[in-house]
This record gives sequence, C-alpha cells and structure tokens, in this order.
Amino acid sequence: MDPRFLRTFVRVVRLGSFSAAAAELGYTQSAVSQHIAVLEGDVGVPLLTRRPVGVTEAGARLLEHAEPILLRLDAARADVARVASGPPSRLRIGATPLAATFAAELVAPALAVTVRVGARDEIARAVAVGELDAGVVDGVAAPNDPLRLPETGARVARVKEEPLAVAAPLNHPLAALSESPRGSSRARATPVLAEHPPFSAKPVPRDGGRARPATTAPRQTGRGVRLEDLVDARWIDAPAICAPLADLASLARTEGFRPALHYDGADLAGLLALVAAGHGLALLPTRALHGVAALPVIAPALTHRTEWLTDTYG
Amino acid sequence: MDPRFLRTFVRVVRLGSFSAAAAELGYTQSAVSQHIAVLEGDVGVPLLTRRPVGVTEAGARLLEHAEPILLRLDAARADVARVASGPPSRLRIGATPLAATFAAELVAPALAVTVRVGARDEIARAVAVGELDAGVVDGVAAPNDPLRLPETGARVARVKEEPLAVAAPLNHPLAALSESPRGSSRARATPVLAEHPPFSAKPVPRDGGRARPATTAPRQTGRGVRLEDLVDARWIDAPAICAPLADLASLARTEGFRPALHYDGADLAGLLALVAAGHGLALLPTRALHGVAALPVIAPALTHRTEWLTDTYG
DNA sequence: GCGGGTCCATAAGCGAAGCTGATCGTACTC
DNA sequence: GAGTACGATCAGCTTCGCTTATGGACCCGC
Repeated sequence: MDPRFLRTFVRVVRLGSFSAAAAELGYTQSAVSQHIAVLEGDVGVPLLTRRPVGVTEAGARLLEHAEPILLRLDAARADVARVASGPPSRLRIGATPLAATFAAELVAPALAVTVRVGARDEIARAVAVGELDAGVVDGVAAPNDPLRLPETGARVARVKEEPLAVAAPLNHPLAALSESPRGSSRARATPVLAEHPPFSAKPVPRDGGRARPATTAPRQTGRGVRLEDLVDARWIDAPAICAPLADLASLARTEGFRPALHYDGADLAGLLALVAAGHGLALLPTRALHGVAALPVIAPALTHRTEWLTDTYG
Repeated sequence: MDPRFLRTFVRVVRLGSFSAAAAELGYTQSAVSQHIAVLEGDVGVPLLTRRPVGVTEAGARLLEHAEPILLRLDAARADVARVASGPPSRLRIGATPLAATFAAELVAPALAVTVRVGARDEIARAVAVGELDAGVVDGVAAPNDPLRLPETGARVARVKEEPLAVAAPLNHPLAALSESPRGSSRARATPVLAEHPPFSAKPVPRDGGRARPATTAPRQTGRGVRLEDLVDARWIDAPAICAPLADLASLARTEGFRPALHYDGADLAGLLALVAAGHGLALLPTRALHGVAALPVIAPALTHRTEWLTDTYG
C-alpha cells in the first residue's frame, strides 16, 4: 500500500491506460505495470481489468479510499511546511464565484493579497495542500449542516448562512410569491445568520468542535415555494455557480430535477439574464438576486452556506 | 512520507522513546532513528525533541494527520479484502454498552453472531479495519448531528435519536420536573426518531449522503432542566457509558462541568445505583433510566444518538 | 568524580525493492 | 496478414532500508 503505488493506481484509472499514466507520472510503462502488480499481489485480487483497462469491484473500493488518503498526505506535508515557514507575508485566497464577494469584506488589507476563483473542491484542496492560505467557499446545505468538502482535516473558521430563493422571471406565474417584487433594484434580503459564531474569531477544527447551535433556526412559515412542487419546472443547471442539480436530488430528497438548460459559466450576471429572459429557474442565495423574482424556498429547509477555510495561521 | 515511517513516528510519540518503539514494531533502534531522520529530512524541520523525546510544533501537526491516514490505509485494505472474501458466514458485531441493547433487536438471527462490547472509537476502528462486520455505537450530540467518529470513510446505515435526561435521585429537589416520577418501573419514554431514515434500509455513505432531515425536530418547551443551571451540581462522570463530562463542555458550550465522582465501569446498573443513592447526577438517554428521576433536558438541544455502522455488506 | 548504564545518532555492509530498457504476447486495424 | 498499440515479463542495475557495530551525550550511584 505504498502511496506511490496508490497514486499510480489512481492515475491509471483516471486515464484508462497504463502507458498514459506512466507518461504523466514520469515512469516507464514497465514501472506502472509493476506498481499495479504489486498492489494486486498485496490485496490478493485483481484491481483492474486489462484491454480495456477498467476497475474491478475491488478496485473501486480501493479507489474511494486512495484519493482521500493521497490528499491527506499532501495536506500533512503542507501543514508541517506551514509551521516551518512561519506566518506568510502575502495572503493567497481562493473563493468560489458567489463567495468571492466575502473575500473582500473579510480580509485585513495589511498584506499583499491575491484572490483565485475556482470550483469548491478545487479551492478546498488547494487550501489543504498549502497552495492557498485561505478559502471562501459556498454551497447549498441543510441548516447548520457543513458543506461536503474533501476530507483534509482542514479547519472551518467562520460560517454564514443565508436564505435561498428560486430565481424566476418577473412575469413568472409564481412571482406573486416573491418576497418583494422588484425591478432591477438591489435585493434587500435579510440574511439569517447562523446563531452561533456569526463570524466568530476563533478557528474551529472541522470535525472537532464544529460550530453547532443549541437551538434551531427560526422556521419560515410564510409564503414561498416548495422545491418538490417545481420538480418538473424548467431548471437552469449552473454547477459552477450554485447547487448543481445533481446534488439537489439528495439535498431535497427528491428525484427528477432535470436541467432544461446547462449554463457553463461562472458569472452570475449571465445566469440571471437567462432567468430573467424566461429560460428557466435557478436556485440561488436571495442576496445574489436582482432583476428577477425571488421565490423563497420554504421546503425543504435549505440554506446557502458560506464557509471560511483556513490553515492554522489563518 | 512512507506510511511505515509515519507508523513508527506515531509509535515513538506515543511511547516517548525510540528504543521502545523499535521493540514494539520489531525493528532495531537504529532503524527507528533512521525513520525519524528520513521524515525530518523530508519535511525539513525537526519533528521530535530528543532527551527527553517530545513532539515539536511541526511534529504535532504531522501527528494529527498521521493517525487518520494510517487508519484509512487499514480501512482500505480491509474494504478490498471484504469484496474479495464475499459475504461473511458469521457476523461479528461490536457495540458500546448502552447501544448493545439495539444489537439484539436489529440482527437477523440467521447467522452465527458474536457481539463485542467496547468503547466507541474502538468499535468504529474495528469496523473500519474489518475486525467487525458491523457496530452499534451511541453518544450525545446535537439533534441530527452525526457522532464524531474516527474518519474511516465508513458508512452509517441507520440512526436513532432519543431524548436525554439528567438522572437524579428520586428525592432530588428538581425531581418534580421529572417526566413521570416512577419507582423501579420501566421507563416509558417516547423516543424521538430522526424523521428521515427511521431505520432506513439502505446504507448511506458517512460523509456523502449523510442522513439529514429537511425539517427540524419538534422543540421541547415543557418543563425540564437547563444543563447550564446544573454546572455546579455534583456530576458523576461515567465516560465508558455515556457523554464524558469533558465532551459535554463543548456540546453544551458551557465550561466547568466537573466530576464529583468518576465511575470507571461500563454497566448501567451500577451507575444508576450511585445516582439513586445521591452521589451525583448523570446524563443518560431517558429510556435507560429506572429507579431514578429523569429530568428532561430542555437546553441545550441535545439528543442521545445511536448509529449503526457497517461495511458494504452490512 | 568516576564507572556503568541508558539512550539516540551515525557508519558500514548487505539484501531486497524498485526502476529502466528490451522483449514478448495479444488484440485490434486496415 | 502485416502493422500498430498496449500491457506483461525479464534481466540488470541503482537505491533504499534494514541490521550490526560503534560513538557520544546524559544520568545515576557510590
């Protein structure tokens, strides 16, 4: 179970080829073949099929352990390197597109700061591995539920939760439910802060003392939409921005959300324009909506959550 | 970052001695010294102090990654071995003392079953590593919060949540608050099942689709006690049974729960006898109480949670 | 203060592990 | 049926990691 072998195993599976993996990893094809042979000899069963290359059942089980293990090894090295190098002179921050607005308001302007925008898991990995000093990521989750990030043992320092709404064109039949029908004026949502540490000062270990309120958030009972009633609506899937529809199925415990339109960009404005033009609905934090109707989501209980990830010096 | 080196690093730290670690691991002292030297050369900073042996800051950071990594490696091997060996003929179940009662009611009596009782983390580790086929563990957590178990990528199949109560002698001044003052009759609590999978059939990946209800549990507003009002009471700490007082501090977000009596056993009857005799209070699931007053806990929101851990064949 | 004991570091040597380059076998293509 | 692509296997060499042996620092009893 040498991590080097696990690494080549993962790469072989990803590329579907021994030779290609060898090329990427800087080995000869022979070495890769031997790596896999050693792993298979170790566990006693074939992990891969050959011609074509594919994972066996046993290989699949190994694979779902191998990636977190390798990630954690990198995180360990990065963590140690951080204490060795002391507090950084410049701050590298990563953020998901919607969360990027927080990066500005949270950073002390003392240091040279660079901000990198990327996908959620990518940011989380980069923070774990030390490429970034901090990250701000967002996503949809049940209230007080942490976002599901790669397991790195990283820390979540601050948390913010905001209400979610379904973005719809202003002339949508359900727009009457909108919290405050508005034109292009800035949305005036009242964010529901998680009660506990609304931007607490002290970093909290991710799995250890994960921030958790003793009481539950106030239950919204007023008008709004139930997501399951919108299963058959036209949805715009914008996975780079917020709540990929594929994830929604498990979050809302409802099958069948199918995208009518796939939006591959990371910019909010383009998505909102599509919504406003009636191409479909999108699930977004209320705060982010303008120029469209915001239908509050009353069921299931979901919030838009923003987490601030740091290493120890964060 | 060879896992073998990490393993000896962990062992050296635990034993505080190179030589002792070498003896336990079947190496020579020289090999252990070289292992540590290689690790230190790899990361570039000292991980240990010598004479006396202790962890440096960097070493501490490595240590908190090393143990989960090693555990996960064992889990990976065990997971692969399981698919290789097919469904087991006999079922080995582990359980924490209070959860053991569930093991009986949940197991199909088809297979030869052995039950092993142990501490929570020990059971979770044994399941991950394949020593056990399933485990039933319990603990105190905020509603809908998972128990904090070692990270193994294991699965939680079923979940049960029950109300908690403070066990007090029947003549305790607060006993009037008791839900139903009773003598030695069996407690008649109405367990609050987590709404989602009240013993659902399908295993759920621990971090993936972790069971999470869309709505929040009904809020108990009736009479009862607030834990913070009992900070200065005499508590019996029975960490082997339920809710070590040390953990309570973070769960209840209240410092200062100090044990007046430390109970080192794992049997409930002995603990209840101590409570009944007035030696102190204990926090336990209501269902487990008899012969004592059960003061419902109204704040903070905590439940007694039982989780059913399985490998894939569970 | 000195000898002995304990403990970790270092050096030398050796066997095994792991990588490369070359070759072979097989399946697919045209 | 020749050509090509890809993985398995073999031989040889380098490197790694273990042991044995030794060295140096600290502690203790007398």
